[in-house]
Order: sequence, then C-alpha cells, then structure tokens
Amino acid sequence: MQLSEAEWKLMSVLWRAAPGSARDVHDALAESSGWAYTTVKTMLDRLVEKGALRPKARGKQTFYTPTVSQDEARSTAVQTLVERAFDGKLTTLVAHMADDAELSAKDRAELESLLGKLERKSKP
Amino acid sequence: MQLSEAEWKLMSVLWRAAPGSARDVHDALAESSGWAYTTVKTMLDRLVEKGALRPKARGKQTFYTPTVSQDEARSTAVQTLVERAFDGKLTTLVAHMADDAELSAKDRAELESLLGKLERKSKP
DNA sequence: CGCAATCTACTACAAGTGTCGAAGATGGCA
DNA sequence: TGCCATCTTCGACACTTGTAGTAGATTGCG
Repeated sequence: MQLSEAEWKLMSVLWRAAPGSARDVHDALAESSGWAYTTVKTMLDRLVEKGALRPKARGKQTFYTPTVSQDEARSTAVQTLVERAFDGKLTTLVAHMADDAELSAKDRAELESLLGKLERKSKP
Repeated sequence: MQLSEAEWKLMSVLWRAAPGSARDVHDALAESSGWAYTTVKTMLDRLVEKGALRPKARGKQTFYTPTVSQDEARSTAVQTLVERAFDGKLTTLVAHMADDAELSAKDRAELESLLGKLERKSKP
C-alpha cells in the first residue's frame, strides 16, 4: 500500500481516531494544511478506492476506518525506500544512518533503552 | 532533491560511473528495465531540468554528471520518509525497525551495532 | 563527399496527485 | 413540513511520472 505525502496526513488522523468522518479529518488538518473540505473528501474517497480505508455510512455522513495499521504502512514505506535507494538492503540503510545521524540527548536516551530491548529480544 | 523510482535507477548508474552518456545509462539498464533509449533520454533531460544532473556536450553526445552525491540523496530520502511517516522523528523510525518482525538476525545485529556506534559518537 | 547510424529535440499520452468548485441530495430544527 | 446547513457526487485542471515515437541534426566511415 503506497501512500502519498498528503495521504499520510489523512491516514495519520484516522490512525489516531477511527472511525472518523470527512469533517473530523478536515477539522483536524485545517490549521496545518489549509485544505478545503472537498479536497479532504476527494482524497478520502481515493483512499477508499485504493483500499486503504473502509467507509461506513451513518445518516448523512460517511465514516472511515483504516484497513491497514500504521505499523504495516510504515513497514511498507521503509521497504520501498530500501528498495529504491539502498540496493534493497536494509543493512545499507542502517549503515547510512550510522554515518549520518545527528542525535539530540533525548534521542540518545531513547536509543539506549532501545538497545536493551533489542538484546532482550534477540537472546532467547 | 526528491527522486522518483525511475530516477533512482538512472542516478545509480551515474553514481557508479560518471560522467555517462544516455547510451551508457540505457545500456546499463536495458536488461533490467526494458526501457527504450528515448525513455532514458527523456528522464535524463528531466533530471537536468531538476538540477540533479549537469550535462556536458562532447561531439554529438551529452555526458551527464550527478550534482548531488548518492549519500546526500539518501539522506534526503530518509529525511523525507521520517517526516512523512514517522512524525519527523528519527528515533521513531529506529524504534519501528527494531520492532519490525521482518528483520533477519543479521539485520538485527547490524542495528545493534548501529546503536553502539551512535552512542560512541555522542559520548565525547 | 555522401549516407547510414546515432543523437538530440519535441511532442504525446495515460495514470497518479494536489486542489477545489458546482450542484444535487438530505436530514434535523423552527 | 419546509428550509438551511451540511453531505456527497462529479467534473475539472495543472503538474508529475512513466513511457515512447517522430523528425530533424550530426558525424564518422567508406
């Protein structure tokens, strides 16, 4: 499931709070995006067509629910990036990040706890 | 510098061996892509327009050289992904990867060493 | 020198994306 | 029960991407 820039924004709203109406999504993004209501509606409809959202009518409105989890979408996105730009090798991505990353103190703390998690995970 | 799927393929050839002519790039990709010569030429011209390649004429041919390194392009791509899909936080990406069930043992080991590297980097 | 091979330039078109307006459908409140 | 606010549906347009053909320019070989 490939998602475009704009689609990620819509989906993000619905991953936080699903099901949601076009109005809900529009209101959640109005400030940051400046999109017209119909713009949001059009994109939601296209996401339904794509199979990324399941619509359910209630009264006058339609409510949308994601058919894929954010985690799944993220995995797909990483996979796509790796294939396009890193010779299909995740390790190349990781190596790149190792040479490239600039981390804040907070990032570092987070990563350290992550390290522990990884070790626990791979030992058994 | 955003690169599309197809553009990554062309650029990859030129990162390996630049400068290169349209013929060079076409030949390098003919097998795997099946693209017509003019298709490659069109895309190269678009990359020049975009500023990703610098053209230099020599005789009848034009030779192309990347204006951005592969590393820079990769960083941009990762940055874009992080902004789109990971709340703009690199650590969210890393955390996702660490949790991703699809990781091979090797991937996981590499990720761990990445984390070690990051820590060493931030100590001084 | 002339011509075949090869290049470039230009054009085209379909699908996808971002963006929205117009107009018709509808439901709840006065 | 009728009207206004709000929904949905449809169509539209510009730009990007993938894909390639045609035609005209050029050049090196015979």
